[in-house]
Amino acid sequence: MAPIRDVDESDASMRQRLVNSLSQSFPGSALSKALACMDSDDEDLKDPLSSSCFAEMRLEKGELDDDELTSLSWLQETDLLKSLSVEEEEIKEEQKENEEFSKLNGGLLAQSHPPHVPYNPQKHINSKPPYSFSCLIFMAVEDSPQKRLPVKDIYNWILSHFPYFQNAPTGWKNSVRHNLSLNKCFKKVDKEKGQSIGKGSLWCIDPDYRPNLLQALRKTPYHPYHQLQMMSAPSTQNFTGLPGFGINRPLPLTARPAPNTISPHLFPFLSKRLGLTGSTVSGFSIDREIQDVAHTLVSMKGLSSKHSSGHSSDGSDYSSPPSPTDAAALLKQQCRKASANYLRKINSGKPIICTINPSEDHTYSASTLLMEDCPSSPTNSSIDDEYDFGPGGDDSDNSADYHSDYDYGSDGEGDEVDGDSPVHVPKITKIPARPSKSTPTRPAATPIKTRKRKQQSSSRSDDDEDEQKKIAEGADALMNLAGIFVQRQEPRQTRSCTKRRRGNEI
DNA sequence: TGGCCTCTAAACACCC
DNA sequence: TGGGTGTTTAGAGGCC
Ligand SMILES: [Mg+2]
Repeated sequence: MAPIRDVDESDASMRQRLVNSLSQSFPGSALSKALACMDSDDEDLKDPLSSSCFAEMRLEKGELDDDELTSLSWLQETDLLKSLSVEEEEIKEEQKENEEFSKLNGGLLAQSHPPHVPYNPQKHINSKPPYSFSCLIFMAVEDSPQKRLPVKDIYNWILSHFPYFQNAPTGWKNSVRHNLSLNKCFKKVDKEKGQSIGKGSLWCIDPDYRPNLLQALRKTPYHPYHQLQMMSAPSTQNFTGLPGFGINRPLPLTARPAPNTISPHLFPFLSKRLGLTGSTVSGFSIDREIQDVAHTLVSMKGLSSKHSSGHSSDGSDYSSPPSPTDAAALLKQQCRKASANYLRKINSGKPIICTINPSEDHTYSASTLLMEDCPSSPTNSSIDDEYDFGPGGDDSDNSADYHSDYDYGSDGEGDEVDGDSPVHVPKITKIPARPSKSTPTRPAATPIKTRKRKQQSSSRSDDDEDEQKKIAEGADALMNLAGIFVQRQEPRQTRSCTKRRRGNEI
């Protein structure tokens, strides 16, 4: 696996450079302030949960809702209107490039989006989105208030956000269903727990695979050097669809959001929920992953935070955790530790090994690898619900730009998962859910099962030690999730070491 | 070259 | 009964 970043520049100095450049370009901006907080000695400020750029942005933005996001006044405030003429020219240019690209490909309609043009689904309606169906489904589900959708609403979400599909042959729906069914990342909500919605079931994201999907989404490229861009490399590309960013104001190099980040303008609800907005620069995405790791650690201890899947859709607990408040407090504490651990690591000058192997990031074998190499590896990541969007789940209703026809009637507030499987039981004890009546357990799942059984039977007498170890390992696992691999761990297996059969599509 | 990943198509069963 | 949904199989094409 090739390293994303050769640390010829320490993360600390890179961060400092970013702070400086941000301060110059956006004096007093939330982004620069949030980043500056990372360097603060104040432990509270270092707390990634309270000082994340998203939290800051949210505070500064004053809970801006979608209407405000799309209002003219907002546009004026952000000087966006001043750049309309520039943007129009860019659009024309992009359309021209699109047409040329289309001609080069024989003039067919269903062309993949040209890799050199930043993708805007509303503009490039003749270009096939650069997202895989898994990503599209993931975005659709994540963009729903209840994080669960019937297939019809997934269709609708895709249609409304990617007009390309309005004129596409209907086969794509088959692909969506195929993906839902075959992809382990997506699972049906049990009918007895999810409300009956007539035909079909609700679909949700398997929390075990959510990080994988996030990885997949982050790494969905639409231009060849997005990885470099993600790692603070210079870029001439503007970030598509993000008002106020990159269109009329040249962002400092290190502050350019990765092109595949989720635009808060196009996907306001989703961008907040996923926390991907401009977050792939330097430590931001890592903070996100720290949260995921910490959340996973809490889960592994049998805790359940309020906004994670500790409740079934009917609101009943199926784990026996401390109160949500306790869980949240512990979560915060562990995040601090994980964060401090991470900062220690990056400041220690030790090389950071990264992976860009997509297979190891978001495929079935990735889970295998994670399980093998890092028993406490993070598999669940819903902490963003708790901290990025507030415990009130106030984003659930006012920011979704797509609303389902259904009222799925769950308890809402980020009950991100159905609970049709014991998702909040620590992963090592989790027994894979169902599969469906007609779906035999795939052979590829057997090794994981075996490992789980082995781990389940291991002694738990040294709980405290184990927990400390888990926290440390969790921070390391964070690096894995963020695509960074800490040296302390055993070398990973290569992809060739894991045999997969077809059908593990992501 | 082979394996993997993704997409597409199609057949079929089930359910409302 | 028809249509929507879910599952499964098969194959093509691209990438590594
Ligand atoms: Mg599935």
